[in-house]
Amino acid sequence: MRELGSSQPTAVELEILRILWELGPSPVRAIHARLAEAKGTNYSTTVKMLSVMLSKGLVKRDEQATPHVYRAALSRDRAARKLLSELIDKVYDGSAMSLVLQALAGGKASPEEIEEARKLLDRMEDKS
Amino acid sequence: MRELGSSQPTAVELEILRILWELGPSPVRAIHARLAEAKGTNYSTTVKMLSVMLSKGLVKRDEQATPHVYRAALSRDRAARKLLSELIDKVYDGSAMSLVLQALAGGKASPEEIEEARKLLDRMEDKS
DNA sequence: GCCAGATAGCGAAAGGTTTCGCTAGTCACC
DNA sequence: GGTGACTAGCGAAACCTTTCGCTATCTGGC
Repeated sequence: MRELGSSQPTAVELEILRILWELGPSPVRAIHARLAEAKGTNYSTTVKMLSVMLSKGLVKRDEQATPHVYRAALSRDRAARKLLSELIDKVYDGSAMSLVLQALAGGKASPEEIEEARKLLDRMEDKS
Repeated sequence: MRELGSSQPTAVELEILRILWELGPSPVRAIHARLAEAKGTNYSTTVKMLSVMLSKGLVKRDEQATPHVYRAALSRDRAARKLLSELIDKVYDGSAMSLVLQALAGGKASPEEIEEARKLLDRMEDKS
């Protein structure tokens, strides 16, 4: 059993996390249904993956319930922030803003989103 | 030989790309010096990694020059954008803005950066 | 020509991830 | 109290990434 959060999710792990974020806490059967749909893998594989992820601290499970119920250890937003800051560290040298600006410049954002972003900038400025 | 850009860089590959982005086109020796500094790995390992990356299309090399000169196939900014959009796809469902907002909310940005972001928002709004 | 040192590459070992077969336990129902 | 369907888990196979030992080649100085 490793320390919680010590390891970033791999490809399949992320796929499972995403399913959990969408469905909320779920039994293996439900998670598997989604995963199999996308990848055609075996039920055993899903069980195994979940147990690996459990030992890595990426998911938690309620063993009281039968069947066991799994849930993501991190919220989608928290995970995104963590992955993003790792990405920033790896590609740039911790300067988040350059990357964020790249993303903004490349993407298509709705007027609502732009307005939201603007408000956020205001709030950030107030704080500093 | 796989198609260019078909595969995302792994951990060590990213480390090497980053060295190339910093140094610019370089012979193995120089790349190795940096990599060994950070990880203590063997010269052979660096050579091998570069050849793997070459076959994946992550780096290019000039074989005319001796010693061969390697350079990143993608600019830092392009790579960042690509990785970021992959991250967005994997974690959210392609909505860049949510992630960017998270990054902004979580990060520490200087007043200059905030100002820069604001200008960018203006420009984006004009376009749509 | 011959040697020392640097360069290039291959193949296989070591290590991590992903897949599954097989086994065992549980539960409901006949 | 036996049978079928679902749940849980282990160990090993298959696969990819990372590491390196060993070999071959090239270069400059003797």
